[in-house]
This record gives sequence, C-alpha cells and structure tokens, in this order.
Amino acid sequence: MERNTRQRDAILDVISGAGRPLSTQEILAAGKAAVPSLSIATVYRTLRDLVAEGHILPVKLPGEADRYEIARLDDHYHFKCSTCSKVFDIHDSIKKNNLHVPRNFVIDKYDLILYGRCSDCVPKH
Amino acid sequence: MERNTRQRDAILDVISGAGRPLSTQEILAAGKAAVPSLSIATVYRTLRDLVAEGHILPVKLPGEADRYEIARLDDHYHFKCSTCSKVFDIHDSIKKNNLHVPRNFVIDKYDLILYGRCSDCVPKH
DNA sequence: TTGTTAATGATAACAATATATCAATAGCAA
DNA sequence: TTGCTATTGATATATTGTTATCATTAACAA
Repeated sequence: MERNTRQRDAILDVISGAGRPLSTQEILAAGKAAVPSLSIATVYRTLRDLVAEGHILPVKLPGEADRYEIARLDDHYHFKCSTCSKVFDIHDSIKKNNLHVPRNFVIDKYDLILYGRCSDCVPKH
Repeated sequence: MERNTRQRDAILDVISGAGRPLSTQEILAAGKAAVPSLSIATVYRTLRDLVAEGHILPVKLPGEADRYEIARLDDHYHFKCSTCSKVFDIHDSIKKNNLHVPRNFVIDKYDLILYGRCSDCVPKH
C-alpha cells in the first residue's frame, strides 16, 4: 500500500510552488529545506511515480536533462535564460493553422523553445 | 596538414544529399555504401570537424542525440515523425513579433519542433 | 615510387543521467 | 505501542552517446 512520506510531500510542494520547471538538482536542493536527509535517489524515484500518476510532467530541452512541472497547466511553451539557465513558462500558444507542413503530413503537437535573457539577467540601462 | 579522404568525402556527400537532418547511425549506414570499412569513430571525428569548419550544423531535439544537416539553409524549423523517427526540414518561419514574453525578457533565438506523422506514415484512407 | 605522418578502425574509456540494490528507517493498521 | 513492510539513503550499476587510445593504413609532397 502506498504511503505518504515527508519526502514525497516535500518534492510535490517544491514543484507546485516553483511556477517554472525545475531540474532534479533544484528539486533536491529545495526539498532539503523540508527534509535535510533527502537523497537524489528518492528524488528520481518520486519524480518517476509522480509522472506515472499524472501529477507532474517532464519538460524536455535539447541537450539537457529533464525538468519537471505541475501537469495540466494551460497551453504554454518555454523560455530558457542563457545566463542563469532557468526555464520559464510562457503562457501563450501559436495558432496551429499558422504552421505549414508538406501535403499529407499531420501535426500532433509542437514544442516552441525560446532562448534569451530573463528580466533578472538583462543589463539594466 | 589536412588530407582529403574517401571517408570525409562520403560523409559530406551523405549529408549534402539527404535533404533532412541525419543521425550519426544514419550517416554511418549511408556512408558505408561508399566506404564499407567506415567506422563510427570516423563519423564522430568528421562530424566534429565539419561543424567546426562551418559546413554542417547540429540539429538538437529534446531527449535525442544530435542530428546533422548542411549549414546555411534558409530559416526553418523541424518536424519529427513519431512513427519512423525521421526528422524533416520545414522551410518556413514564424514572425518574432508573434512571440510574447514577459516584460524585460529578451529573445535571442527560438526553436520550433513539430511532432506528428510524415506522409509515408499517415494511414492512407 | 617512396617516405612521412595525418587519418582510420576497433575498442576502451569517459561523462552524464538515471536505475537497481539492500540494510536501515519510518508510515500506518491493528 | 507494536509489527509489518513500503520507503528511504547511500552507493553501486546500467545506459547512452561521445571521445581517447594506439597500432595500422593510406594521402600526398617530393
């Protein structure tokens, strides 16, 4: 039978409260605030379970390890700051009929990833 | 001093003629048609050199190894067929002013990746 | 044609995640 | 509170993709 543990609660709280996708190391570091003994093995195990249960979703960027965010957010895409490496949700979408593909190709979904600098990392004038 | 080898020519020919980004294994397999002894080590070495020289570009998709295509193609993005796993170039672009980011965020570049089925993999009615 | 040495081929080593193992710990039903 | 056992923490192992090693091969200047 499944048990509620402080570790699992801490990990889900961290992801819920982040407002942006977090890396496993960010989750580990933030989770240790609630459970100092938290292990990276528990982070990976819990993330796997939470994904399987549909509570969270992996956010995949090219060449990078998965990040995680709460599932069932609105249609959105992601912005990665090339200075601080944080990834932000952009709550917007592009119109599918603006996307042109060859005849007989069928679009199921799309990923739009923006790269640049977030407000914290843009030099103030 | 740099030498022209059959292996290097074969690899560049394969990439030039593909019309879509190729994985290292696709390049190895196609290159063996010209040079049967071709080794995966030579493929990686040559790809690294060709990228450094600006002849080809890595195409990065989330959670996948780099593919490679000829550099200096027009502005375009990529379509991955989830059935045959091939990646196709889509020679189109989206208008940057259609992308909305939070105040003070600066966009340097973006990647748009479409997922679906290519014409070979869509069931004919 | 020959000699020099860059490039190759085969494979070991590496790097970066992610998973498996297992004794110790701690949820939770009774 | 106790006992059962799911879960944890620490770490070994696996996986995947790429680079390093080194004896052999072959490009090309002379």
